[in-house]
Amino acid sequence: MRTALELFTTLGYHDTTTALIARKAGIAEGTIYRHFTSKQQLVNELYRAAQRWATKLVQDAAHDRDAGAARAQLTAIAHGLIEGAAHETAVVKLGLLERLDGVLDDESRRTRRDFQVALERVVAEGKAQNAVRAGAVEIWAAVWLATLSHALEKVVAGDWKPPDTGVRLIIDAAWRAISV
Amino acid sequence: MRTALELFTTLGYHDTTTALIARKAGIAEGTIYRHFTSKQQLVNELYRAAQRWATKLVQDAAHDRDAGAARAQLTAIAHGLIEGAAHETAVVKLGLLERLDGVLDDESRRTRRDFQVALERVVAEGKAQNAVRAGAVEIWAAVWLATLSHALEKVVAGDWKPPDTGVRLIIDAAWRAISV
Amino acid sequence: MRTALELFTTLGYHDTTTALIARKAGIAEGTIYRHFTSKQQLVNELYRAAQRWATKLVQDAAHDRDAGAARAQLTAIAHGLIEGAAHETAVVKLGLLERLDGVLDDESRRTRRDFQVALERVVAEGKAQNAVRAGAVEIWAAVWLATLSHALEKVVAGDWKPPDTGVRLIIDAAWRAISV
Amino acid sequence: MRTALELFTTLGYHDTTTALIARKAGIAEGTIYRHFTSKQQLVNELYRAAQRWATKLVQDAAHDRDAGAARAQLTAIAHGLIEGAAHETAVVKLGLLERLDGVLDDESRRTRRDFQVALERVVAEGKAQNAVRAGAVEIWAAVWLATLSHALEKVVAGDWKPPDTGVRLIIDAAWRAISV
DNA sequence: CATGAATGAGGCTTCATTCAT
DNA sequence: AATGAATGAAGCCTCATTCAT
Repeated sequence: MRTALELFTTLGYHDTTTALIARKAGIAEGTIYRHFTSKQQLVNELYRAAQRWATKLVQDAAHDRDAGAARAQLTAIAHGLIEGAAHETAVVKLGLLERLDGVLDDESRRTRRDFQVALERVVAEGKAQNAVRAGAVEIWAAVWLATLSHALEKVVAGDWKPPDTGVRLIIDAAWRAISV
Repeated sequence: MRTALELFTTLGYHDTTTALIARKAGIAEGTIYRHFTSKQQLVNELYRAAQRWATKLVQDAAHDRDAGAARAQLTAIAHGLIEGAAHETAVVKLGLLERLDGVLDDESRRTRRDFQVALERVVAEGKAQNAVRAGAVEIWAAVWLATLSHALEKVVAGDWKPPDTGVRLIIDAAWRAISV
Repeated sequence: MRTALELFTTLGYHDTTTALIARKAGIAEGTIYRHFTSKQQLVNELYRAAQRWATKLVQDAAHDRDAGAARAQLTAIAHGLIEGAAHETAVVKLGLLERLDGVLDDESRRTRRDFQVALERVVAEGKAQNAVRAGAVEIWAAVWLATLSHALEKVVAGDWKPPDTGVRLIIDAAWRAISV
Repeated sequence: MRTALELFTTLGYHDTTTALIARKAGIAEGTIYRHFTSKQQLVNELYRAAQRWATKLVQDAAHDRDAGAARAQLTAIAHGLIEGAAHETAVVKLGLLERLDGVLDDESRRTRRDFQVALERVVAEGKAQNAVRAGAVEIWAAVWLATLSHALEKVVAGDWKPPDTGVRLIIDAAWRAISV
């Protein structure tokens, strides 16, 4: 799975062949099919794990600062994601930056939804605190993440290392985009 | 080309087969190869056209409001892109929202660069006007676009129709993200 | 036809495309089909011309030295072929050195036969003069040509220029192979 | 491999399709590519095997009659090749009679060279014994083989069966062509 | 008579998946 | 449970030939 994750995020879904996964992982090609029914199921499994990781991160950050300012919660989440981009590069790539449209199954889309909902809950709290602008929370959660994504891309590409000025600027920018 | 553009943005590069393009376009498969040397060259040609369209849009908007406020220029650009997302859906999808990493050739990357540079020029003007925050223009140009992209996705998906509240909110958010 | 001849002998039958012939000849691809019903008929036409050239050469050399020694006739033929290999390279290549097995039609095989028969007539004369060894004339004609072919290959490849020692040696060797 | 060898020597390289090889061999087309990277590599592999067979034959014949007369060595080689033409028809066809110019890779050309060198060594010995005529050994080795080839063609075509008068005549002719 | 764009059959190759060992 | 050779559908591309202009 680790090998597959690495390859999917490096070469993309289509250019990652089962033969390559097996060779790099030091197993036989057929062995893959004793654990997953298909290549598609394999990415989905990896994708869901990535989503769960991100969701947990959001929930934990929110819970740790329960009743605190929404901005502080989002900042904590942002740092957590950036940290992940630096040390669990492939996970962040597959879960947040890759485009897997045609390959994801229903369960994966549901897991994705869970992550979005968790993030929206935090934004909703911000709205309750009158810190977030008027407008649907779905929009602001998505906008905040889209803005932050540029920093994630940079970190994932190795252009930026975590305690980078650019990262701080963008976390701040993401907040400005959605705050009153 | 129109058929190919439609399919590439609907199914993605890999799931769009030459046989399918030909069938939908009502031509023979071999005919594709009298106009393009390969499937890859075909996407690249389409991609470059999309980039040129976007670049021109940025340049025109900037030129029309020469010496005007950077914010007004960016707003004009945003509306132009949104308009494009509504009426030339596939062009915007292929040029700004698709992920074509492994398929683009050098010339395409150069054309992409032209677009980024054009956008950065506008942001640089904003900095000169003390309207844009401290930090590299490359970052703010990219952040502005990343933020706006969420609106483009919505419009492209048909969820939002151009004079939509969401669109106005996000254009505003993109500006807030990068302005002082 | 000249262009086609050149290409067939340079690239071989299969690697010579009708598109290439047309381009190099400065005509349209379709024009080929106003003169020949197919690519195959085109090679056959060229092949037959080459055979006729070679047959005429044999007949002329024999006639000029009518009633002379067979060896002198064969030597004259050899020099004629070598001369052809030097100045009409492509003709000799297509007619005597190329392997066109699957492409030749019945008429071409007949024309080929004519050439062989002409050569055998000379060898038969040699036998009548008790200058050629015992054994079927078909064999000795073919053996003589096979031996000479090595010189033709060398000349055709540009390794040897006509008044070359190697050429003389081989013409001599070919005669020795079949003479008493 | 046996099926491919048979087809290549019967239909030629271009008219032998991978689909045909697979069908005749009773395997799937894709299976070919688990053993060879391409159709071209497949012929090259077969070609090299044929060359090695011929080279070994030359070396063995020479070694068995070490210090013996060169003529005897060449006669032994000739009989070996004729024998091969009779019983391993396809091997001789592919290795010595086919024209594979555009398809052979560097290694194959090197293997071909090995065979020629082995044959030249025998001819050189003949020269040292003053049995072979003046002139480069490369020439006489090639001439001897070219002359013999006519017999190989006949045997390969099934026109002659090994202990045939024609064969003996030609082996003799080949020697006469190059001997003093 | 020449043109050259269009055709479509067919070639080579890849690759996710299966199954006997 | 793991293996890895075999599978065969399907993909991209070539090219001799046709035909409307």
